[in-house]
Amino acid sequence: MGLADTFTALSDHVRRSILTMLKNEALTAGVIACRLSISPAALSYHLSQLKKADLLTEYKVKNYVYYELNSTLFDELILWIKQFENKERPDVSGQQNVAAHMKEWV
Amino acid sequence: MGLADTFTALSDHVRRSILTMLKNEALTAGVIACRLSISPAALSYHLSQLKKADLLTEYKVKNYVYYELNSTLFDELILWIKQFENKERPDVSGQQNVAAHMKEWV
DNA sequence: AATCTATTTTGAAAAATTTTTAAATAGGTT
DNA sequence: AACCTATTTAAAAATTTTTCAAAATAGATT
Repeated sequence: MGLADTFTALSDHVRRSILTMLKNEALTAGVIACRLSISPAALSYHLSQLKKADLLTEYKVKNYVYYELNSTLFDELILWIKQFENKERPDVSGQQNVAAHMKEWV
Repeated sequence: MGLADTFTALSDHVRRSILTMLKNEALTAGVIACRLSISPAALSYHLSQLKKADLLTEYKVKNYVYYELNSTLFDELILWIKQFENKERPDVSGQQNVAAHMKEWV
């Protein structure tokens, strides 16, 4: 748990696919594995990463395990990202292009 | 470039530190490496990952290379995350707790 | 109880990422 | 031009992550 786990979880393609699959419905581990054509063991590993990141919750019905999104975590994620968004932009409208003299863009 | 690259870039602790350092000022590669106590070569690798993800831009002054945030990409990122946020929640106020019967939370 | 189904765990193997070392670039200074 | 400084690149080594195969759990069904 923590932001490191969250981004690590999101960095994998298979795991992002799982999240997309669960956007509108809860699914069992078996169904997810089947749809992604990966082994149950491999899927279980990815689910554990997503659970560790708090991006999923699970519940049992009979001997099936259903997974669903924990959408509350995405709110926290947005908060973290917003710290890097543009805050105040200095007004440079009446100014010569100083950057062009100072910087040689690569 | 692409969301996969973005999350992969953000999944690493060193790279998130770099972004945090660049939040308020542009810094040279050398200064960043020094502050993080990693070798210039290792830093260069991480910078390349962040550039690949479009999270940074660079410019040269003399033989220094300055790096700064490309904050526009964070907007796109937020858009992606918002797809997983809670949309409409069905109204279950007049309903018995069916979930308690159906689900055994783990 | 024995068996079957769904899933997880474990330990080893495979694959991908990161670091290191050394050499290469690029540009500034003497 | 020769040299110095900052940074990047390349190849090998180290580390981490992911997959696989097999065994272990957990619960349902017969």
